[in-house]
Amino acid sequence: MAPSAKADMKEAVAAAKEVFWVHGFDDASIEELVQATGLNRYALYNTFGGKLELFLAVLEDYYTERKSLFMTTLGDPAHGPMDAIRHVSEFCITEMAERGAGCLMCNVAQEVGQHEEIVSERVKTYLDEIQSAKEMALTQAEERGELNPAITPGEGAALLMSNMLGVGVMARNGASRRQLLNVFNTCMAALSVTKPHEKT
Amino acid sequence: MAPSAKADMKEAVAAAKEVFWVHGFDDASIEELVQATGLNRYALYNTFGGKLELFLAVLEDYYTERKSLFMTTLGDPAHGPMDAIRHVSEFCITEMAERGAGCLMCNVAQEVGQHEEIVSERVKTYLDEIQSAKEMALTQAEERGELNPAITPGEGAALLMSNMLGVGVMARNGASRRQLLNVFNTCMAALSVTKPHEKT
DNA sequence: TGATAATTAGAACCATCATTCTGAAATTGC
DNA sequence: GCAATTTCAGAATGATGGTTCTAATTATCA
Repeated sequence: MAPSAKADMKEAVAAAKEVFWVHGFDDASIEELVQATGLNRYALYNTFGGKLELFLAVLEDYYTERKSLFMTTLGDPAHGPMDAIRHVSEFCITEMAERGAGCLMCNVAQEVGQHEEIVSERVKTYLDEIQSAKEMALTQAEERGELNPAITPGEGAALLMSNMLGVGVMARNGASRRQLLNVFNTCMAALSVTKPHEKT
Repeated sequence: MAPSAKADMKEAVAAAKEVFWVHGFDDASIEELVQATGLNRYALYNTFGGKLELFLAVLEDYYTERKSLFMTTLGDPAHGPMDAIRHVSEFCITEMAERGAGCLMCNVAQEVGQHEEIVSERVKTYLDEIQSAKEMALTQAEERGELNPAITPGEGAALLMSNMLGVGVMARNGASRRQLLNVFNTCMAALSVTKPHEKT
């Protein structure tokens, strides 16, 4: 592969990601993907194999970006664990609001996941890993006395997951960034130790 | 319309509801709908007009059932407001788990809502009404001192909505009834006044 | 430059599916 | 019991869209 071919491919995946993100899998037409990536049909099929394979590449790219952001932020001693969760979640919410399109992974989990076994398996794996990372963060928070004592780290991680999934659905239904952040902040407030008359 | 025709139509809507619930809008084929309803193509088109119109009838039926269950439960003095929320939510979660298919309305909001303006409008209206009902319940809970003081009724209602939406996505991805209930219970615990060492 | 190979744009192919049409079967009303 | 209407099952229709093919163009390299 030529040295620039890899860069082109990364660019193509990024462009395709935007199309799939907004339109989902079924409604992303090859024509749109061709236009967005700048590749033509022939090159697109030669490079990736087909629509599904291109999508899987997009999905992996999307997941990897998120996961590494999370791990980096969690590992950064400048952030406490609750701040790390907040930082990553706000990043995701901003992206959702910009596109009015929820989380790429979850959108498609609902859609193509029903038909293509490989997609739903991959999404399940990815979601599990993200939930584990959140549980890790909440475990640290618990040790620091920052977690609502009525809730275990495992429960809290599942709650955070459902919250982000729900926020994604709301984003797709036209909720504003502000509204999405409010919902997320409420969840964080509920997870934190309760200090009456002193909200975050 | 013959006296039995109305009953037949209700039955047909109920049968179609199951198909749309599991398959979504696009992937529910007319053939499946014909088989499920017992109507044939001709009758189906004559009675409802088309796939979209049939779906709108299904959507209204679904919403009406949920809304009236909620209002009845909320009005019943046997339940406190938090119990009413719990009762209705558990009903919905059971239905989701049975079908492995989340909430009919939200599934389709993500899917067909992108294309058919009328569907997304209707879903938005329905969701707003449900959120209002939850806010009403939480206002009552606040008055009884049963709401986490870090959270307002409005915020709590939005959190509950996102929780149910998120739970729906999880259901569609194969989560068990037990797992779904755990996530919901965590949310309720987070919304309730914190009593350490004494979880619900 | 000239012959070979790669790339392009768009047409062709094929499958799917909502909708409509059609001729046969059943039902109704008299 | 028969004519008129309604209902049926399945075949045509028409549109969409993923994939493949093709003929023309461009690039490569001796």
